[in-house]
Amino acid sequence: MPADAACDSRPSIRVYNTLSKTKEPFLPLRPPRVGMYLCGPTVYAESHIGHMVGPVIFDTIKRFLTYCGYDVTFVVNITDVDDKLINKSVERGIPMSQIAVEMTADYLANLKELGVNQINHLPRATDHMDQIIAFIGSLEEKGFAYAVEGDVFFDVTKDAGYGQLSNRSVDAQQGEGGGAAAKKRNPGDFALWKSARSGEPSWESPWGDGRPGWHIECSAMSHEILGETFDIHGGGLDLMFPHHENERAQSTCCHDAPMVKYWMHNGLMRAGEKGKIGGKSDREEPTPETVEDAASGKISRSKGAGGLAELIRTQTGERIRFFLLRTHYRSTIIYNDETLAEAGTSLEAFYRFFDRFAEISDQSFYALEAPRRRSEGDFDPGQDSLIQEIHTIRTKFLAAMDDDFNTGLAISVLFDSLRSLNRYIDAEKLNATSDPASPAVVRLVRATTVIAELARVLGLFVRPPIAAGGDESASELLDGVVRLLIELRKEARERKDYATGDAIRDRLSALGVALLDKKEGTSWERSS
RNA sequence: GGCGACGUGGCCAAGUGGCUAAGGCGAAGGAUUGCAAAUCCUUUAUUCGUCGGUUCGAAUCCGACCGUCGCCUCCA
Repeated sequence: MPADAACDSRPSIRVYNTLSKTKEPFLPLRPPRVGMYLCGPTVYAESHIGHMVGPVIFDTIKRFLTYCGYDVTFVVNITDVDDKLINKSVERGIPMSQIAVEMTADYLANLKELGVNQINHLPRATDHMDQIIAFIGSLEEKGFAYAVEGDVFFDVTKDAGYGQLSNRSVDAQQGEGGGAAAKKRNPGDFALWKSARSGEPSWESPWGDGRPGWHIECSAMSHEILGETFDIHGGGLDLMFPHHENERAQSTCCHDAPMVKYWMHNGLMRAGEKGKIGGKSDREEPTPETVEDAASGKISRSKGAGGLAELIRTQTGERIRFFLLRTHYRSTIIYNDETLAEAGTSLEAFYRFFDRFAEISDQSFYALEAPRRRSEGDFDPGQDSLIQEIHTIRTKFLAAMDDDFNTGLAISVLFDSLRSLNRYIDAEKLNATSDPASPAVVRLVRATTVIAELARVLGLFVRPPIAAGGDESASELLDGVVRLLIELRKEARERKDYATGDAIRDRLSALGVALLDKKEGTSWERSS
């Protein structure tokens, strides 16, 4: 089988490469295979919403590439040994490994709630000590690294390409003072291996007991799983320097080959003026005052950001995923309660349409059998106007995704489809009494199936929404109670007692329950 | 100080040289409704931080300025 056929021959995808600062045609090294690595968390504290930007966009990128016929291996690392973890361990008086296990569980639970389920490998640094040590040994052997009193440093002057990714010169590196600086040959050199201090977690190595420096775990693990050169490396803009610059230096020098073909960086999340979390910098000493006073800034753990699990409970994971995908991945996303709530309001229109669709067609939107491959989804629109509109929407949607994964534009196209479909339902006067086998309904199902195909590329609307902020048994109880009130109201209205009927509706409305009267009966939804 | 990003209607947000500047939220009017909600239709930026420049033509390219933000490395 020719490789090109397997990936639908899709030369149309373009990717913004941080290294070249341009959009480049996406041409993977070994089609249809694609290797993609995303820098995951250092698991020393609960995740906050800002940590989800990368996972959600790269999860979506994998979905789209898979849809286009590629076979993607998606790796997200877990850094579970680091100074912050050690500090936390001392602070809490429990082993570092326990903190790592707890926080990894938190991270993974959050990913699941946001529908991030495309990851193939989640390698942990502490499970790859052999590879890390071998990697450092190889760099030392080749003359790129040097050992001093149990520490090993990377010599940045030995890497001709150092600084290309983040556009910095070696000379401009200031470096900090402190103990390690005296051992370094150049201020910009960075640690590959750090000698152990008493009481710290450590591993045996040729340079004595110690632990890996930051950066090396990503070089070692990406090499282990994806090879010397792979297609996509992603991460937040804040990781471009020093983390990715140093990873790139280590890997290219060790293997004498490019590490990555496409470097992709997502924008950072910022708390808006009304946001409660934010601050100037991770490095700044966190104080209660800055948590309270900071009007804006990059969302960070040190400023008290966290509690994503709670946010998901009140907002739902899908709402957060939609909120993140609404903005282009390279832009700054401004977070505050209002913008997140607005995203939720927007989603309601989709959910209402899905309800409407189910009543008319006797089918669940979520159960529709939609094409999973772009080539399978291609169709001839023919002469029917609804199908033509949907075909145009599909074309626009795919063009947006082809252009550097423009999910915000793709979502706006989905809104257009909503209008087309609702207009069609109104014009055809379709309702719960319509015959599901009638041509008008069959046409609706066909058009809606295209929307399911596209939405699933974004990882949206893959399963029925869960009511925000409630557990299941409470939701069932509420549903029963509201249905009872709907019945009483119906009886009142049948005897023209509108005062009672309206009182029931208004008081439910005040409680956040909206009633929707239709020809076939009344349904309800949370309006909050 | 060095490097970089951004500034589009009340709010969020696409658009990077050329049809009438997407879409969402909000708001206003209409159709529908017992009244609402939902849905549909219409309206809501002669204008894209400011000032210049290039061009037949710029939100889009160039320069300056104003403003916002990020990075400038672990053991501080």
